[in-house]
Amino acid sequence: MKRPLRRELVFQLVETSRLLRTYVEQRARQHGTTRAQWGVMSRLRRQEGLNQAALAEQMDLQPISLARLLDRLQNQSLIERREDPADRRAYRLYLTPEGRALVDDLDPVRTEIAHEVLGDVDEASILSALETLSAIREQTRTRTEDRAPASAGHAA
Amino acid sequence: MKRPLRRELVFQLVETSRLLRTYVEQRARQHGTTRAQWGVMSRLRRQEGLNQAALAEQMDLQPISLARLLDRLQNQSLIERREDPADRRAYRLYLTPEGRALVDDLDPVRTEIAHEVLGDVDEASILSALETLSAIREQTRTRTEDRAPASAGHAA
DNA sequence: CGCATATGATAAGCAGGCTTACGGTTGGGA
DNA sequence: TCCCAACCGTAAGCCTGCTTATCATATGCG
Repeated sequence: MKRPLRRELVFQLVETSRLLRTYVEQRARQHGTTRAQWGVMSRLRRQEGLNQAALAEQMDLQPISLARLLDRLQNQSLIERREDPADRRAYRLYLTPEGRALVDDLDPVRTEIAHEVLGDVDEASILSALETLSAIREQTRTRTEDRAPASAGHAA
Repeated sequence: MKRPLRRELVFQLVETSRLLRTYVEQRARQHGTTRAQWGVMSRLRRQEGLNQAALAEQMDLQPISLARLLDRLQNQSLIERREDPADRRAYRLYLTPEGRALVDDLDPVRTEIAHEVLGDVDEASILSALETLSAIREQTRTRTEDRAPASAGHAA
């Protein structure tokens, strides 16, 4: 008899991710921010000067979703929108010193969380899980109607 | 040199889950419903007559979040709230015939999706992934401040 | 050159999660 | 008995995602 293992894995995957997101959210709030805003600042930390469309594409978000995140970050003076001298429609995005300080503080928290939740899992299992996840992503991407296509990374 | 494998797994886990949720959402919409509402109906399919608090606990949702999902389902005549004869504060939740028909239609879609995204992954990998996910859930649960505690299932 | 089309950002409004706060009901202890 | 804490459901309002539509600006084709 074949238990529906695949169904179970899909369910547990979403469930685990939900728990993890909640925990990360909680850790973010301890630093006065949110998971989504943290994500934006992390990207900008690695690469400043992007415009909103490019950042939205990198983050696989709709431009409008990102725009409102940026509104909140800007209100808190954590990022700034500078007018693009070459394109009057566009802004270029930069962290403020406060934003940079916050995201620098937050970076080690990622590693801390990863070790908290995965500390006693051996590396072979982690590698195996990464492969399985990668297979899922590939299959899922080919089946999902394009919304915010990642453009690079998978041939048609 | 130790690559941050654990950090990578946490990231890919959330990323994979997000993709998967989007795909499931898309499949749900093809049947005129949403992932969240599908989840509610699936639970009720297995167990009717619950009150909202009990269902919220089972689904790990805040009662108010569930209440609004139920509002939408009720407006579509997919579920009904019947007054609890023994407790005038509470409702008991039931699928309508339409709701039952819909969720019966949807059930095989779960299996279909699971095979689409995991079809060519061998069972050993799936079992391994399930174990890893389980370890993550356990660690995460012990570290997350209780919000909607699952009550049963993990000893203190 | 000039106009059609594509692109950057935003607005409006929906869905689904949350916190906080509240009114009605129950039920247990003094 | 009665009274208050706990519990059921909900309202208001926030955050973050979405779709659809609009405005201003760039750009490329004829």
